Amino acid sequence: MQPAPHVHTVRIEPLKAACTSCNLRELCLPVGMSDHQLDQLEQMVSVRRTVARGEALFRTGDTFNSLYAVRTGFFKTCVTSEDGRDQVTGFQMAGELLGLDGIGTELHTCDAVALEDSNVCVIPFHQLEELSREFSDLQRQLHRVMSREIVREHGVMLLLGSMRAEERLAAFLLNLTQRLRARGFSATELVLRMTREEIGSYLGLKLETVSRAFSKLQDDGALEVKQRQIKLLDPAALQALVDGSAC
Amino acid sequence: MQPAPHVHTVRIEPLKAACTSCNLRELCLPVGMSDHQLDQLEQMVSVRRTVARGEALFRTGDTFNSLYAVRTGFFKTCVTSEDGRDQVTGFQMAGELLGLDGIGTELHTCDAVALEDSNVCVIPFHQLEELSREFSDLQRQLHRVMSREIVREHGVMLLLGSMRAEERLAAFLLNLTQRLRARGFSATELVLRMTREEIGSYLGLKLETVSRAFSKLQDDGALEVKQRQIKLLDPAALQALVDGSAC
DNA sequence: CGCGAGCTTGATGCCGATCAATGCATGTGG
DNA sequence: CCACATGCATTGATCGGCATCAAGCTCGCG
Repeated sequence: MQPAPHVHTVRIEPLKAACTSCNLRELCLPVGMSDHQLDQLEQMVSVRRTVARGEALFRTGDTFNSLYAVRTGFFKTCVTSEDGRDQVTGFQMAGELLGLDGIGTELHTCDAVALEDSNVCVIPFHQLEELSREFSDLQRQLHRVMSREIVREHGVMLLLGSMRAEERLAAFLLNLTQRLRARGFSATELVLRMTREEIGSYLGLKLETVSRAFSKLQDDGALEVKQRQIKLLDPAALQALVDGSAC
Repeated sequence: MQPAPHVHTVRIEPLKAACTSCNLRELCLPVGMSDHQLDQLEQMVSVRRTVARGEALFRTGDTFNSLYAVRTGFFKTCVTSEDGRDQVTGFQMAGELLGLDGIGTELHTCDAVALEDSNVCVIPFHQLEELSREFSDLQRQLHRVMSREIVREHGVMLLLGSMRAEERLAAFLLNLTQRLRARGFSATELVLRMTREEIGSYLGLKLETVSRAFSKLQDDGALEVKQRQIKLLDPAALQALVDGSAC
């Protein structure tokens, strides 16, 4: 857990390479920074943590110390109400940030669970704040990331509040493929990392309904579904669903 | 619309008084600050804007320059999808912040509409960023506000994803009264500033369903409903609904 | 006074939840 | 290697909650 001395023997190149295609690269890459600042940045994110599939990176109630940037793997975040109602609030892939929920109260307010063996950069938050006071580009990037998370959640609220099952699934799949494409993966083929139940929780549906929606989209020729292997045959049709032209 | 010179003739004292009970007071009140810093802060938030009932403070697509702190009045924010689907994403009262959605893209991504004649503090964002680099308490408070907004939205997602109509309404009313109480108002009586349709949009329900839910809660003795005048007769029962004990 | 926006209430139908059975892939132990 | 268990997915049948359609109702206001 602690940044042990030997960490400094880790070659830096692989890290930089990974960050090149990272949403958060401006949090950890030299954008017009002095050597001194660069040193500080690299030190700050030099701690890694691996999380086995099914394990939690943090849980509701854990004290908040750090943000986490996903290096490899896949996570879900979920909130749980008093009575045990459970809601997946998001899925995070490489280059995305976890832990913003904890800043407000110094306690995490959701669980972050790895859906496959994963590896994250640990970003001690008070160090990040300190550095972002010195370096305005870093500050701006942090604010952007938080703002975009707020906007993303607005989109989910729209989805949960006004879309029907197939529309929700279409929106979900398009969002996933778009994010995968930004990372150099196919825009039309993907392997789901989560179960139907987790998709359902995220979309406000039961797993049976998710399954039926998959089948329906497949029957309509928009998808090819083989368990968790999905092929988008007609992305435009999916987009039309989301845009409501199919009313 | 423009901050005209005469704005500076506005007396400062009323502002301080208003901010005392303000959620955001640490953004604009002297918390161990030097006189110099204090001057800067006061200057930064010295511009006001009034927004008449039904008018927009900003709209989707407007360029983002400032955050806005509600001084008096009441707002709703709503996002609109391509096809005209509409979703109220929040209601803001005195002391709450508007505009965080615009930081990420430099464009506002939702509409902020006044539900009654309102008055806001204009907080130029780049000035706020600058000042928050100098003053860590300010920085921390800004981060907290953004994080809490993220957490709030998690709660709304839980509501939209897994609660039934009456539970949603109960959660909504309890949330409203809690925020009103924090501002010195009654914890049991309130006057709704929004229509049934706007409540419905926020809760992912149609206005008829909202109306029926009000009637049901009234029949059950939990509420007294007279148009927009609401009295909570049995807050515990409402809380029990939200907590799911009524399954 | 009468208009209109917003609210309530009723009747009906549909979408998705629920209950239940089956299918399919992976893994484990005999 | 097969038998069986287990977890996940699919599909069908039925049910219920909310949407929809359709009347009235209330209240504020010109």
